[in-house]
Parts: sequence; structure tokens; C-alpha cells
Amino acid sequence: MPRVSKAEAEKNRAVIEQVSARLFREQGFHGVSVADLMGAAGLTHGGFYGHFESKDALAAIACARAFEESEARWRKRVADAPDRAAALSALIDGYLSARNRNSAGTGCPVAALANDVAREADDKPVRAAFHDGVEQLLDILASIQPGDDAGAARAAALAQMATLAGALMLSRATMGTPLSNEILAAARASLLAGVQAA
Amino acid sequence: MPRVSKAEAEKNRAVIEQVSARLFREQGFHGVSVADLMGAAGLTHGGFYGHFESKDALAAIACARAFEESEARWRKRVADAPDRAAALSALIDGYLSARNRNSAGTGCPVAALANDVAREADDKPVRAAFHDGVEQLLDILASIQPGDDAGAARAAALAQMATLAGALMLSRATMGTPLSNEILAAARASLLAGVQAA
DNA sequence: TGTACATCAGTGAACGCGCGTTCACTGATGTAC
DNA sequence: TGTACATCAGTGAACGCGCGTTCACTGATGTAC
Repeated sequence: MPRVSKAEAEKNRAVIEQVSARLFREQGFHGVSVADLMGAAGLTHGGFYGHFESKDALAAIACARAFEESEARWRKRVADAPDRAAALSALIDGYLSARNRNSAGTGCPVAALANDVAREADDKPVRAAFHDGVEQLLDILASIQPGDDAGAARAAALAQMATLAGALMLSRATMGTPLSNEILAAARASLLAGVQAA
Repeated sequence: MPRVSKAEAEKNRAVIEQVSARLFREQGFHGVSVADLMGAAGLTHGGFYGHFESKDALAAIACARAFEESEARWRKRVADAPDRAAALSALIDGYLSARNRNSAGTGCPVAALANDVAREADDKPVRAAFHDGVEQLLDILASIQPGDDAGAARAAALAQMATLAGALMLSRATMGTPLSNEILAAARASLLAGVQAA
């Protein structure tokens, strides 16, 4: 039944973006087809180009949306913590949990998409979306570092981000083996030791 | 000109494996076709199944081969260093260099393939190859940790591996922006500080 | 408020293309005598 | 050592299939009067 109300069309577009943000993180940009995305949104593939210029354009939008989800979750964790050290610990614990490892579709886009983005051409819109998203998460991470040296906070945030994302990716790639949990535990311990020391 | 000597056929097979180890790291398992691989080896696609059971089977073989290359490079670096601390520093410096970031095809398979492997089904042969390769690299890393606590060395190696691979992936995903070098420098400083402290 | 009609969101067939895999074929290699 | 022939590594056309994208069409929505 074609021609849907303007409000419904906008809702449909939002649903497409939402399922794309999930499916791209789960299967990668090239692991999901336009027909898959539209089908997951309850539509048929032909209507896709009424909403988006291309699959690449949607990838950038979905990537940005995934980062917004993560940012919101991080900000909430920070807001709920009594102080910066507690916020950092909570973020690390949540990030390196088995639950987060098991649900890539709703987890951090850095860990889910870094490899995909690295292989995209320089002019693909998703690269800019990814870069901006990483900077947002880095700002949050830097804001809860101990001390008041902004440069040191930035450096610490960068190193922590690398450890967090790297551990999650490695843990996912070795899922089903003891190594998977071992990685999460070791990275968590290492990062929390850094929090304690400061 | 068909029917090549047995020795040449074996050499062809070795070349296919070699270019696959490179191209899979550069483009991912699904970013390179069988025809691409065979073409890069100077052959036509039809002969592929005379050498390998399937593309999946080759992916596992190429993954193992990529890890062997990395292991050899790591072992050489360790052997060339005067002591364990120097070996660890040399490994970190080499891993987090711009040169290594710019050449994914010859670099560490952990950083190049983690996301791809994470998305492969549990029974795909490449998962086992990846897992075994990671364990080999972890053994090398653990062997050059300070102190003589094997458990602590293993834990330190795990956390370092996560930071190394995570930083390299992030750096590749943000290549072309200042953030890319910033990540390498911050992860390097953080890891080297750990080496100094011990 | 009711009617006539233009708009356009979504459908589904179709496009050219590349994928992994199969297979009949070729002709140099390797072997049996 | 030389000859006859079976083997089989590599070729290239072909298979069914799914991809991203286009487009003629449909009929409810939205608007002009």
C-alpha cells in the first residue's frame, strides 16, 4: 500500500537509520545489503533511494547515529557517577563486559567499525562521520581523567580508547575460546590499575 | 599454456597463499575475490579449486601465513635486542610506527583482520587460525615482560596486545587526519611508560 | 466542509555487474615400456 | 635412451545467485478551490 503520510515516511526513515546503525555494526558495511536493511525496517528495497542518496551516504548517517547512541550512554554513565574516578571505572567496566562483547550491534562503533572504515576510500563520507564520533568519545573520556592537565588527559584518553577498542575487538574475534574472557579481564585490570594509581 | 611442472605448480600455490595473506589483510576476506587473488598471482580464476577446497579454506591458510610472517618479525626483533626491556621497546616502536600503519598488507594480522574474524561463523576455519596466531604472538610478548611471574607476564602481554592492535586500527581508520598520528604517539608513550616503570 | 486532482512514498520488476564455484577442454609433463 | 600414452595444472566459458541502483507504476495523502 503505497503513499504513506509524511509523518509515517519520516518514521520509516528513522527506522531504516536505526536498523542500519545496528546491522552495519554487526555485519559490516559490505556484509548487509540494501534489501536486508529495508527488509529489517519492514519495507521493500525499491523505496531506499527515496530516503537516501546511496548506500555510502546511509553508512555515514548510520555511523554518526551509532556514535550518538554511544555518546549518550557514556554521558549517562558519567552523570550517574559520584566523581571522575568512579565515572572512569564505570565506563571501563561497562565497555569490557561480556554483555557488550556479545552485542556488537548496540555497542561502541569504534570497536565494531574501525576495520571497515580503515578500508574505505578517503573521500567516502563515512570516514568523516567516524572521525567526528571518535573525537566526541575522546572528549568524554578526557573529561573524567584525574588531574587538570588537559594535554595529559587527552593523551590518557587516547591510550585508553585504543586499549578499550582493541580488547573488545580481540575478544570478539576469539569468542568461544577462553582467551576471549581473558583479554577482557586483563585489559580491564590494566586500565583500572591506571585509575587507582592516579 | 596449461600443465605446468609439479615444482612450478607448488610454487604457484605458494604465490597464491602469499598474495592472499597480503590482499586479505589490505581489503578483508570479502573485499577481494577469487579472481582478484588468482590474478594477483599471475593466474586465471579457474585453477583456484585445484589448489584449495574453497575460498574459506584459503582464508584460514592465508591468515596462518600472515601470523607466521609477524611471528618471524617479532622473534627477530627480540633476538636482536640486548635485553627484554629493549626488546619490548623495539616491538612497541615498530608496531606503532607510521610505516606499519601505512602498510596493512604486510603488518600484524590482529589489527588487520580482527573485525573480519569476529564476524565469521564459529565453525569457519579462519577463526581457529586466528586464535592460534594470537596465542603465538602473546607468547612472544609475555616472554619479554619484566619479572618472573608468568601469570603477570601473560596479563601484561594481553593488555599490551589490546592497546597495540587497537591503536593501529584506530590510527588506520583516521588516516589522513592529525588524530591518526596522535593515537600512535599516545599509545606508544603509554606502553613505553609501562616498560620504564617496571 | 466537500470535491477534484496533483503529489509522491512505497512497490516490485528489471538493469548490468561481479561473486564463488563447476566443468569440458588443452597440451606439456611425467611415466611405462 | 627413445617412444607412446596417461596424467593433470591451468584455461576460460558457464552456472545460479545476490549486489547496488533505476524506473514505471499504484493509490492514499495532501491541497486548491
